Order: sequence, then C-alpha cells, then structure tokens
Amino acid sequence: MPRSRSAPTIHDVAAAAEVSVSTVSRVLNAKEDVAAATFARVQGVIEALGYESSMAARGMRSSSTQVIGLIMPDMDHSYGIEVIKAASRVITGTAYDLVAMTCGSKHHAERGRWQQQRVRRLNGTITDGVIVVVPDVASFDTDYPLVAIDRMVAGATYASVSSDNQGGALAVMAYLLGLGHTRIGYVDGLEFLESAAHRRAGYLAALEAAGLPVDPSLIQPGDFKRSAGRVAMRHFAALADPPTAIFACNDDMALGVMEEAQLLGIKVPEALSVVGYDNVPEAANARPALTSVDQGIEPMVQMAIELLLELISGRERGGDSARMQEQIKMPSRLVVRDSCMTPAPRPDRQMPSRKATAKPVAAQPATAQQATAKSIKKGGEAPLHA
Amino acid sequence: MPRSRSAPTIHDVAAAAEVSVSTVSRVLNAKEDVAAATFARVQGVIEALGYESSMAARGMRSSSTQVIGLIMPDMDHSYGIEVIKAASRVITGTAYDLVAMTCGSKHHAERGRWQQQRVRRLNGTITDGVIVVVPDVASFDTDYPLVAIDRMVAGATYASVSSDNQGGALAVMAYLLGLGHTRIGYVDGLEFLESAAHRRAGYLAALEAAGLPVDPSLIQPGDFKRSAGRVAMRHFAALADPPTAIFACNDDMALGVMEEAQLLGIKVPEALSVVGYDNVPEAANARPALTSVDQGIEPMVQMAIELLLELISGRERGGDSARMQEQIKMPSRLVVRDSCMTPAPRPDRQMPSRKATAKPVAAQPATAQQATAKSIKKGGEAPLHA
DNA sequence: CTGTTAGCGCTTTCAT
DNA sequence: ATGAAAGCGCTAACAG
Repeated sequence: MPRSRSAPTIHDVAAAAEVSVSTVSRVLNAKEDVAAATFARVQGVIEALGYESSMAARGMRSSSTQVIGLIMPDMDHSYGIEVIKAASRVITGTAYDLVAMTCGSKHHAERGRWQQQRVRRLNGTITDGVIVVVPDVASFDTDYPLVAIDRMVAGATYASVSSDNQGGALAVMAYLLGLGHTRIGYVDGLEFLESAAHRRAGYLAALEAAGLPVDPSLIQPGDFKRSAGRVAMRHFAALADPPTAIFACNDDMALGVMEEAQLLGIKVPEALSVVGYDNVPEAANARPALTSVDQGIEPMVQMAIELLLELISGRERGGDSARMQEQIKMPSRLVVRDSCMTPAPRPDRQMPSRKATAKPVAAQPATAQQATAKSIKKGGEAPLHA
Repeated sequence: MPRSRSAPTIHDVAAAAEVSVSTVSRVLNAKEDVAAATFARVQGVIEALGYESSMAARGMRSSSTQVIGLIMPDMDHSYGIEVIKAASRVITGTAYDLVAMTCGSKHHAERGRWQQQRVRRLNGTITDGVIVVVPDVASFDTDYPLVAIDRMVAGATYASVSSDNQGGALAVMAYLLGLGHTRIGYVDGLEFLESAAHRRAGYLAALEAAGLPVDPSLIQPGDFKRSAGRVAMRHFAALADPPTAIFACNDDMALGVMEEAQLLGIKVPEALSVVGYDNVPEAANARPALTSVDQGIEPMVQMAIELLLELISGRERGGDSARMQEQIKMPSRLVVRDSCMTPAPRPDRQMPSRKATAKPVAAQPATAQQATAKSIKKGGEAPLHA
C-alpha cells in the first residue's frame, strides 16, 4: 500500500507487487533476468503508483544517471543563451537529459571556485559528465568526464572545443583591409578571456601583415556589453583622425557602436563600417544588418556533447579515453551583410599615398568572401578557414 | 589521508581532521555547537582537500538542498529564453542555486508525462522546490513546493503566476480600433495553451464590444513560430478584402508577418499595421520597430521565485502555506513603436459609413496609451490594466 | 561539545 | 529467477 501522501519509493512498489526491492530495481533497469510475468506485474504497479525513481538515490549508487550537466557563467550575454539553446537541441534524441546550472553574475575570481564546486557537486553524483562553458580555471578536479566550450586558459588539462577566434578576426580584417580601410578601430573584450585575446591577436597580426601601424588610440577596452560599444564609439568619434571602420569583439558591442554612431549622426556604412563577432540573431535584424563572424555555436556544442558522450561511454567501459584532453578547434566564417563599405575619400585631409588597396592578409580576397557569405542564407556550410 | 585519486568524501575529511563524520557534517552546515578550534581545523582540511559535499547524498538525507529547479519545455521560443534569463538574474543574491531542465521538443501529449517525471525526480531530491514553465497538466504529484509560470489549465491545483493575457489583447485591440482599423487579422497560437486562448478571447471580445463582425477568414492558426506568421500573411494578402492591421499572438509570428509583407511589397506600417505580443528584444530591433505587449517576464519570474521561496520556508517550518494554490496574475502593458498607423483610405472600394473612429473598447483612449508607451523607454512602470 | 548509530532510496553482490 | 544484505555519502537523533 502506498504511503498515503508522500511520493512512493521503491519499497512501496515492491510491497504492492509482492516482490523484493531488488526485483523492482531489476525491472527499473531493464535487466534480463526477470520472469516476464513478474516484469509485467511490477511494471503495472509502477504505472499505477506513478512511481519515479529518485535521481539522488539512483545517482549515488549507480555510475550512470543518464544526465549531463551544463555549467555556465551568467546568461546576460547572448552567447550563453545560444549555447544553452544549441545544447538542448542537440541533446534531443539522445538518451540523456540536460541540466543547466548558472552562477549568477559573480566576479571572475569567485567564478573559478564556483565552477569547481559545481563540477564536483554534479559530476558522478547526478550527472555522468559535464560541459563547462568558458571555464575560468585551467583544471578541474573530477573523476568524471568533462569537456569545456571555449576554454579560457591555454594549458588546460581538460578536453575542450573552441572556435578559431584568431582566424575569424583575420578574416574580418582581410575583408576590411580589402575594402580599403586603413584606420580600423578595435573594441576589445574582457582581457582574461582567451577568445578575446585571440581576436585581438588576429586584429594586431592583420595590421602588421598589412604594414599598418598599431595606433593605441584605436584600441578601446570593452566588456562585451552594448554599453561598452557606445562609449568606445564616443571615444572614436572624438579622435582627431577617427577610424573609418570599427571591429568590435562581439556583436553586442558592435550594436552599441552602431547605436551611438546613429545618435552622433554618423551614417553606417557610408561614413563608418562596423563588424561584430558571434553572429547573434540580432545582427541580422539590425539596421543596417551587421556583418559578423559566425562561430557556429551549434556545431561546436554538438561536437562538445558528442565528445562528452564518448568519454562517458569510454569511462563506463573502464578505459581512459585518449580523447580526455583533446583540444578541438572549430572553423568560423565571415557573414557579410550591410554594415560595411569602401571608405569615402576625405578631401578635408591630405590623402596619404598608399597602394590601390591595402594588402589583404588572408588567403581569400574580399570578393570571394562576399560570395561565401551570400551562400549562408541558404544554409550553405562554407568554412572560411580551418 | 585522502584516497589517492577519487574525489574525497566526508570520511576522508573526518579522518584527516581526526574527528568524526558528524562533526564534519556540523561544520558543513555551520551548526552552532562546534568548538571554534575544531571548526577551524575541519574547515582547513576541507579547503586543503578541496572537498565538496555530494549533492545527491546531501539531498537524500536532508530536507534542504538550497537549489531550486526550473522545468521548461523546449527552448526554441524566445519566451523560454527570457524566462531562464530572468530566473538566473533573480536567483542571484539569494542563497539558492538554480538548475534548469529542458525536455527537447517533445509533443504536447508526452510533455505532460515528462514534466511530471522531472518534478518527481527533482523535487525533494536535489531540489527544494521547482518552477515549471507552461505546464501541460492540471496537477502535479509532489510533496514539495511548486509554482507554475503561465499555467495552461484552468483548474490547476498548484500555485501559479501568469500574465493578464486577455487584458493585453484588449489593449492591443483598443489601440488598433482607436487608430481606425476595422478589419483586423488575428494570428492565433497553439490552441491548447491558456495564454493563447485568453489572447484570442480578448481579440474577440474587443471586436464584439466595438460592434464589429467576426470574420473567420481573418483568424489564422499559428504555432508561435516565425514561419506561421509568414503563411498567415500570405493568406491575408490573398483575401478579397484584406485586413489593414494584423495582431499576432506572439512576436515571432508578428515578425514573420512583417517579413512576408515586405516580400509581398506591402509596406508596414503605411499599408499594414502589425502588432505582436511578448515584447522580445527582437521587437525593438525590427524594422519598423514592432509594437507589442510587454508581459514583464522578469517581474513575473521574480514573483514566482519569491512565492516559491516562501512556500519552501513555510514547508520547512511545518505549516502548509495558504499560498500553496495562489493564482497570481500580472499586468502587462502595450509598448507602442513604429509598426502601426491609421489605415489609408481606400478609394477603390466603397467607403462603409461608420462613426469617425470605431468605438474604443478599453478604458483608456489610444492617445493615453501612446503616452503610457512613451514612458516605457525611460523605464517607467505604467501598467495598462490590473 | 563530540562520537555512535540509524537510516534516506537505491543498486549490487551473493545466496538461494 | 528472486531475495537478503551491504553499502553509496550524507544528516539527524541520541548518547555521553
């Protein structure tokens, strides 16, 4: 008889079906060695009682919980949102469930500790493995599979998949330089994030390769938020020799740049070209539509989950998978929209004699990229660089 | 001595600190009755070992886990995203953690079962209480606190907070009618959702109150997706007497309507007014910016979490809270942007003689609403209806 | 103040 | 094919 009000336990089921708890457990786990009749009877009682096994108890005893965890920093950046969307889409159809934990907006310093704590608390407990998004530490102390998305630290000891940030930035710069821009402003991201560092590295490398000087006043700090783009724009506009193009480290900031430019009466793209990074949905809807770099978050997340699942099944078979420390890098591609054009000649200043266009730095000329970008709307997959 | 590789347990800590496990447990839970010296020593060992208590074991034994769960359907609709964003923001600063579970895109029928299962598996196990978003069933079998957001079923036995969907729809209609529209198309939502039903009820009621006939060809089915808006728009455009305004049950569909209108060469708002519902971020960025109804998801989620927390603490004190079945309704407000205007007179058709403008149905005239909406950009809180 | 002792709900040998 | 019993890591009386 089920205990009147409280949720039924395996004991209630056992009692009602007149078998032992171990038999119920066997039915629950679809073990082979149960008589068909018994199996059916127990199954019936389970249905009738609406019994559900407790995640905690089950996780504590058995190695497999059939759920994977997603540990992420705050979700105020659209990046995190995209990841969780992609993850929930990818997980559909697998036998696994997804639980996501976020930590609210803690500071960078506390975050590392927080992440470590979540990993420990979840993994091997209610979770068979975890994915951590933008980890703040170089290693995690867990016996269970873990793969990072967009890892921050260079010498990470865990598996990770991230996108080729430097390559993406190079593509942006090649495009802008190809258009004829020589004064290109850069809005930076949080300096402790590897992704931001790589993007800046791409910006710098492209400048150098094109033989252009690095002007510190053209590099503005940012924190990935829209407001940072706005203050950067104000700064750029106040410059004696303002940039003709601005490359922001992410779309939110690029959008902020465009907003502020509009307020300032600077027309985009006529008077100012703007490029973002991430290709969030808002980029396509912006006015003008924002040229951006698509990181392919969905394939990235898919790859991460596949790897995680493989590590999990590897672990369950006892062997330490060789992929436990695999570092996967995903290609990204430039999506050309309406926010850029060839800079207008400026009669009010002396025209520095430069070559017809600045030397493009990447393999493909801007026109080819434009073609590539065209195909994107049709769902074409055309990685710009590997 | 910690067991070489595996994550340390409370026993390892106890052994290393030369105390009993119960003392460690006391330290973990910050109980009063531990000598300061012992407390410090144990604390030190915990630090040194990097010990973290297992969520599963702790949840199984104690009544309190300090985490609340968020159970939601698939996250392909921006609504769900907004909820999870708001929840993670609201939870920041409380002593609670948040875990979110999604179920992938199962069908409606399976979803009820899935939700029930998650609730049972989480609640009282790893979770002190749960919030379920858009529940598909009328009751949940759980002993632990549960509050629903945007509940679907009328006779729900659980606490819930939802927004005043009918009131929102009435406001939209009052605005449109006040502008002079008399042929207003409606793009419906999934029929089994209470929110959609209420919005349609508002549409219908407004029509009736204004003495306008209900034209079935002006009501199109929809599933909340952008594509549904597009097909609805094609349908409307093909009508002999097409509508001059379209009210879509959510923003995604309204955006689809606008997209398709543009393809069809129908100018918004000059030739067609469009209104959405939800006020997702994309609405403000659309071209033209979409007039919509703001449900105030954040306050709604905040209210839900506050209620949940109260139910949890009530439960922990033993008493059954009176609020266990509370049904809270939140006001929503019209956000007027650029997607609507007075319909152009149509010389190609006979002008039906009607009063100067159709009789507005809600309390406030359109101009007042416009003023209300204006204040929104400045963060003003001006509920349109209670 | 601290240790001992029972379990929480489940899986898993080991018997039968 | 099934049951009994021993824990998983932890908390909560109950002793001392």
